Order: sequence, then C-alpha cells, then structure tokens
Amino acid sequence: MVRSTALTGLTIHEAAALTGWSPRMLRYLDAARLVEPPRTAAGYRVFGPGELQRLRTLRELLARFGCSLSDMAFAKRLRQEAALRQTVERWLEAEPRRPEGVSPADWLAWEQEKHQRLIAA
Amino acid sequence: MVRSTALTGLTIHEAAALTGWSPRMLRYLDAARLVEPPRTAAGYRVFGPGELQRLRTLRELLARFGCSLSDMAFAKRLRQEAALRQTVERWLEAEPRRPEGVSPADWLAWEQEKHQRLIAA
DNA sequence: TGGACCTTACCACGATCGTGTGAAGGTCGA
DNA sequence: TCGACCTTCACACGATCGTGGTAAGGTCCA
Repeated sequence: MVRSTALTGLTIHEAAALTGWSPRMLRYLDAARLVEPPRTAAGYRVFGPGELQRLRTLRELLARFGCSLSDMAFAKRLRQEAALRQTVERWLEAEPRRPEGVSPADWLAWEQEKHQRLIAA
Repeated sequence: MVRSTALTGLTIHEAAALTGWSPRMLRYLDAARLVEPPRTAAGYRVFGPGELQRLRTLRELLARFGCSLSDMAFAKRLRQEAALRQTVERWLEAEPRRPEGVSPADWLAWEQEKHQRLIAA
C-alpha cells in the first residue's frame, strides 16, 4: 500500500475513490484526452491535486449543465483548432434573420450584403 | 407543382434536392434547432436562400472537420449560455501543467496560486 | 517470492445519435 | 374533388458513447 509517497501522487484507485469516478472511467477520460495524468517510468498513471480538482470540477460541470464527455472533447477542439473555431463561429453567427416582407427579388442582395458583413468581421 | 412562388420559398423536397440533405434530415435539423426555416400559416416549412446556404455550409463543415450534429448543437449552446461558456472555458484553461520537480508539499500553494489566476482572469 | 496493485485489450450492454420508412391526417392547386 | 405534396408520430436499425467486466501480463513492496 501507500505507494503514494513513492509515486509522489495517487494511484488510479485512490484517485477514483476521491473523485467519484471509476478507475475504468479515469482511463476512458485519459484516452479521450480530457484528463491525462503523467506516467511513471513503468507506465502507471500519477494523479496529483491538479488532476483531482480537474476530475471533480468536470463531474460537476457535466451534472450542472447536462452535457456529455464528447461535448467537452469538442469544446477542447474548438479551443485548439482555429480553423474549426472560425468556421463554426461564422456558421452560427449567420442565423437567417431576414427583415419582414422582403420580396424574392431582394434575396440575392440581402445575402450578398450579409456576406460582406461576415467578411468585414 | 411550382408552389414555390406561392410560398415565396422552396418546399422541403426542393430544398433537399438542392442541398443534398434528405427531407427527413431537414426535419431533424429543424427539431435540433440548427436550421429552423419559417413556416406558412398551414405549418409548411419555407426554405429561402439563407436556409439553403446554411444547409450547404453545414454539410461542408461537418465533412471538413469530421464533427457531428450534436457537436454543432453544443457549439450553439456555448455561444448562447454564458455560464456554460465560462465554466467550460475555465475548465479547459486549467490544464495541470506543473513545473518539473515540484515537491508534494508545494502542491497546495501551486493550486492556490492557479486558483487566484483564474479568479483574476 | 507472493500478493496486490497497475497496464492494455477485449466483449458486452443500455442509451443516444443519425437516418430511413411508413401510417394517419391536413393543405394546395388543377 | 383528387392527387401530390406537406405535417407529426412511431418503429427500426446501425454506429457511437459511456460504462462495466474480465483476461493476460507487468510492477512494486513486504
């Protein structure tokens, strides 16, 4: 037991007991690149207070907002991949809020103007 | 046929043919609140050029970045719900990058300092 | 050395996503 | 009025997600 001192950190079972996740899920979160604890030379995962805090807040975040792990993985992609972020941002931004009573003939002009606004932004 | 003029927009089958989505999926995207065309008084969906453009770019976005519709739905939540956005942002931002060779006794101080940085941000 | 831990790699299983199909009924135009 | 469209609802089905279990093998410590 108490190899914690030798590892200068907690083992996966200890971290599981302290955070409410199962050891299985801690490995899953590692594979999903959401919480990646460092490893010992032998490959053992080492959980420090940073990981424990991260695991607890992740737990609360999911419960509070009802979102999934894949949602969090996508949020991470959004933060890391600038091209993805910009493309998604522009797509969401372009909600087609047409003014009332616009005739079909005006569509093209409206769309072109919107396109200009997007380019300018 | 050609009730397009009466609707001043395209029907769901016409929009499907022009965008590569199936009518079924256009209804699904509507229910998922990703592309919500306006309705006629009788409840028919009316697709204008804005919706067509949105549908085409959505298609390309998914293919180019390999993301899912639920990913896009979550991106929309991130943009609309400030509390969710902030919480996710802070969680992602807090990647535990400890300096090398820090002793267990220093963990607490490190974590507290990080917490201060987060609050200040 | 032996036992308790760790690792990865599988198999399984319910829940959800993405998608098609069909039924039952309303709307529109010739 | 009739046929071709539209609507919602429901059932189905493969793929993925989230999760548990187990097996085969390596590591650590008393």
